[in-house]
Amino acid sequence: MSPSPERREELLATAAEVFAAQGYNATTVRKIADAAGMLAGSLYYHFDSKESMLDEILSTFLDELWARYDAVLAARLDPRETIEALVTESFREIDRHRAAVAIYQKESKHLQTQPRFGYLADSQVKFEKAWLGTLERGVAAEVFRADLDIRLTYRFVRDTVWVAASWYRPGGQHSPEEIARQYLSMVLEGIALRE
Amino acid sequence: MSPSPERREELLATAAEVFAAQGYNATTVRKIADAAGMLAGSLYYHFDSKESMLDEILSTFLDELWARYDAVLAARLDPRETIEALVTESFREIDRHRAAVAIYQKESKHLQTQPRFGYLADSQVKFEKAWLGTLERGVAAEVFRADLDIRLTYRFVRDTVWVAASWYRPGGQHSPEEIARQYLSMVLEGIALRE
Amino acid sequence: MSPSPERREELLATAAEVFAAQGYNATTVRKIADAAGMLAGSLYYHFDSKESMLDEILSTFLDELWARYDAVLAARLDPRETIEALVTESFREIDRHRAAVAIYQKESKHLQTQPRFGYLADSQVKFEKAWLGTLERGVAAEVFRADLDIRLTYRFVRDTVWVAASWYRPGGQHSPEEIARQYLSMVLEGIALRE
Amino acid sequence: MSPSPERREELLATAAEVFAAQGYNATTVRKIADAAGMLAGSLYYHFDSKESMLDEILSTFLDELWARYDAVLAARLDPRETIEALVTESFREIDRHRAAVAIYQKESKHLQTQPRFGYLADSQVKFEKAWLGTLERGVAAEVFRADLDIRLTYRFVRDTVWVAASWYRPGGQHSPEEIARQYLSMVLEGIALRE
DNA sequence: CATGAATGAGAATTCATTCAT
DNA sequence: TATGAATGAATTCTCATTCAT
Repeated sequence: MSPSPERREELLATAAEVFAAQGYNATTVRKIADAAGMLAGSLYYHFDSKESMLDEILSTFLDELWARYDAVLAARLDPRETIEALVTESFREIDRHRAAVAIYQKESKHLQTQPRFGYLADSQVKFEKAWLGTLERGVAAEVFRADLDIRLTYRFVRDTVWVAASWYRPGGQHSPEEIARQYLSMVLEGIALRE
Repeated sequence: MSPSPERREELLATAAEVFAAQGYNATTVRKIADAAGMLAGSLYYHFDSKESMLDEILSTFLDELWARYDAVLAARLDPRETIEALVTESFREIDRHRAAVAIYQKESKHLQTQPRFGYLADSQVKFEKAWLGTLERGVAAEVFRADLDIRLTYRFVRDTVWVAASWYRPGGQHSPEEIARQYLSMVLEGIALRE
Repeated sequence: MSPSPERREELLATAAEVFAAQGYNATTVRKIADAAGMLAGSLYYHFDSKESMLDEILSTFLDELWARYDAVLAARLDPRETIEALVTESFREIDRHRAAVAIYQKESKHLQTQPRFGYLADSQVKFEKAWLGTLERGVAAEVFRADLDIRLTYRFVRDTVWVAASWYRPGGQHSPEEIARQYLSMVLEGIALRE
Repeated sequence: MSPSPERREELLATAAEVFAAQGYNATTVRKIADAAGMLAGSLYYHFDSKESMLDEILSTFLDELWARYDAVLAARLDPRETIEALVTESFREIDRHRAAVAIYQKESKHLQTQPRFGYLADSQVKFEKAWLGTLERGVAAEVFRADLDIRLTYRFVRDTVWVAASWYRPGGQHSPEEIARQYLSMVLEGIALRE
């Protein structure tokens, strides 16, 4: 009755790839089954529904992400170090769960309206609190500039990090840490050459 | 054949809003028709198909965008001014065609594979050429930093601009020009306070 | 309110051509209107419905056909002359109303079930009576062979005449009278050479 | 992909009956499904589309027909025997695949224009070559009359044979061979009594 | 665990028809 | 008489889901 968790995970990984590549709505259960080498109906031995696959993919990803974020925040680093750590963890998460992040990026906005995916909205609130709070602390501590609209800055930073999931390929030229370093350098110091 | 261009444009604007809000695939023709106050079948008096609505929305947007970009590039400004002008035009375009940009952002990646939407890929190539070329000129002219991976920088800059379409609301607190200014300040000078 | 009969006839001729070429079901009102150089809705000034066009085409054809057939039958010719006259009139009718005959040939079988087209069934009964009766008279008079199944012969003869509407082109190589002559020669004398 | 060929064949036989009775265009998928005792959507487990059902029905029929015709032609009989054998095989084919023949008769003309059904046109060319060639051989050998237009004769013979599918009922009074015999007798010897 | 064969709800699209102008 | 713009019912097809084997 209860199928092996390993098989489930394999299948979820497969499903996540297809969801990420084609979009959740455009992905038919048949496509997932094809990719997994089975028939569409057989997936229902492992999962209740297509939606529950999506649910499990997204919640697993967010659980893991928040475990890391919470560890960073618990370390009570200074604002700049906190931002650096959050960004680095974010790119590592993209490295580990690229498909899940890509799905999150594309689908979370309209999924949030459904009760089942309410945790996406909760997460976003927590997210905003963590980042915005850190930025504010940084401004107060005169580590970050005070002349920028802070919500605007937050949005720019947030989106740029996650949208990287749409082009990032694991095993590519740059490690997640290297990408994080370059990204932080750009955001913190700017791309203009200083004299 | 295609009667009253005004009515078409009205309907396309309606369709674009729904596509942007719900995603192209998740948008049924019925939803568009509801939003337009007519029956689903009636849309087919004005358009061949749901896909051709999408096509017209995206190509109209890209045509207009490229008219602006080409004007900027033809002005042969220096690299920094070029980047500033391109970013400003981009945010203006988001202001004018928010829905179209949001659709473009979400759907263009998988649409590109279809022959009908080949122009999306063409546009992206031109896009990359314009931005990357300008960044390279800037590095050569010692206006931009040489120590950043330029393709990575390109991607960050590109994504940050367009992703704004997902949260931007016309008539909001900030004008497109103000958003562009803040964004450019962040990207060019960085958010870290200099001493 | 009541539109000119000339325009109606023009439009019916156009409609008949399209029905014959594409089949009644596959013919959209729009195609007829296109062929007539007007918009689909405009046809409804002249006709109640697509079906009433078909009805008028078929009943006009049958009325004319029966006027001729009745004249032949009223002349009380001998069996062979009757067959010859009926066949000749049939080919003349194909010449005059090729489209209507082609439609009749293709559609009458399933139209017969609808009450509105009951006259098609009536006509077929009359038809059978006329032909079969003539053949029987011929057999009795020892003009036609007695060893053939007469109903089978009737069917063969009937079908061969009408099916000609599917390939006949008015103004072609052979006049209807010539086709009738050849056809009669074949059916009456056979194609085998006698010694 | 295409499971259980037996089920497919059953369903194709059902579909063929409905197509033959109502015409391809007038046949809705729902009617076929009703006749098969299932829901319309279920047919799509077995077939790609309504059109592919038609395609399979017609191509199966033509493949079988040509296997028989080719065997006849390969036997190199004399002209009269060839005609007799072709006609007999044709009536046998009507006996076996009445529905398919009826569909072919009614629909092939306008289907030929579609690329997918190009093989219908090819078949017709081969068909004409076989029959016309045999008739010509017969005229040259002074077995058939020389005074008849040979193309006209071909058309009459061809059409009369196939149109029989519209009234033939398997298991009726006459076997296909008996019908062929009577038909051949009529066409070869004529219906007029000789003295 | 997986398959084969369905179901049934909805999707996009077509089309005859209507009607105010 | 004809047009432009709709309606609404029907049609083909898709797809998540079910379930006996």
